[in-house]
Amino acid sequence: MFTIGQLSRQTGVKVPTIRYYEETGLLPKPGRTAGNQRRYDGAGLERLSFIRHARDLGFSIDAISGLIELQGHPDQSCQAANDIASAQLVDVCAKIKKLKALEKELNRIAKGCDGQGVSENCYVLASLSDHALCEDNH
Amino acid sequence: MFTIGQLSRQTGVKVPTIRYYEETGLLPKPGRTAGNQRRYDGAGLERLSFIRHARDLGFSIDAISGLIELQGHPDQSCQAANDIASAQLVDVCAKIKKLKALEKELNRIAKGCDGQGVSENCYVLASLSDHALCEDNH
DNA sequence: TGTAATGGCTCTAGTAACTAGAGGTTCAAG
DNA sequence: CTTGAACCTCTAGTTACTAGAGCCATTACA
Repeated sequence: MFTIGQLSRQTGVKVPTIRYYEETGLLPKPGRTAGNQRRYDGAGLERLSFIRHARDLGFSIDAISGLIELQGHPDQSCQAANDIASAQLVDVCAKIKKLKALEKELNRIAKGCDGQGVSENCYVLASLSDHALCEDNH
Repeated sequence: MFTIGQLSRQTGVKVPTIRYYEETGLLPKPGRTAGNQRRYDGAGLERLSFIRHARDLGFSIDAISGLIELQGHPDQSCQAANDIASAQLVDVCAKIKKLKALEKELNRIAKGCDGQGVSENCYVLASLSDHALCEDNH
């Protein structure tokens, strides 16, 4: 049996966040001591690790709820779980693409100005003002 | 003179968002008609375009406030603006790196299961449960 | 057994950056 | 001069937490 603090240390999820997950139904309500403190067992630890991992991978709480529900219905769960993971992958790829474009433009902007001298005509500010200077159409 | 709707169409910023920017002080309060409707001029359009562009590049509202303030103090503004842009660049690079790791793992997870057959032992769910299977330590 | 430190409890409110909706007013076109 | 689109303010909701107040439980040590 673990206290909420021990669970927190083992999973890397902060204590208030664990309580928040319980509140939203993502974590089942654990047992309590006579003094009303939460006590978790191995299953609780596993569940929280699963959530932590999925959050790390960028799954939304909603998506995680979906995945957890699937675990209760082994029939068809594989296809559905795959769909959720694939959607997540598409999302991540799109984000990478967008960020790379930003990286390119920021590089261009940051390089244009040496941080010295030209005080009245800062290239950073000019670039941000004038969208037409952009190489990428974002 | 533009109405808030025209400004919205020209910049791609939604009407409630424009009002929100005004509320938070990011946009100056524009003039009003006798009937209390906002009317914007060219300067308002420029300012909003600047904000839109910087938001697109992932700058926080806070950072944008900083940049806007710099525009009022041409002395030293270039160095400071450069610092803000560089910080933004570091941020973007870090995000890209993290997302690439996620992409790799999601690819691995999504490929492991063909969405058919193996219903009781879904690879997606197993992967998410067992952090030890990960190739990357995230 | 007493006490102090640490950790736990609930509840409210705050964060970023908007978005949605209710209920009412103004503007511009025909 | 009427109609319908666009405008107004205000409140509340979103996501995924985080922070703080004020109080209670547990545990280690003397």
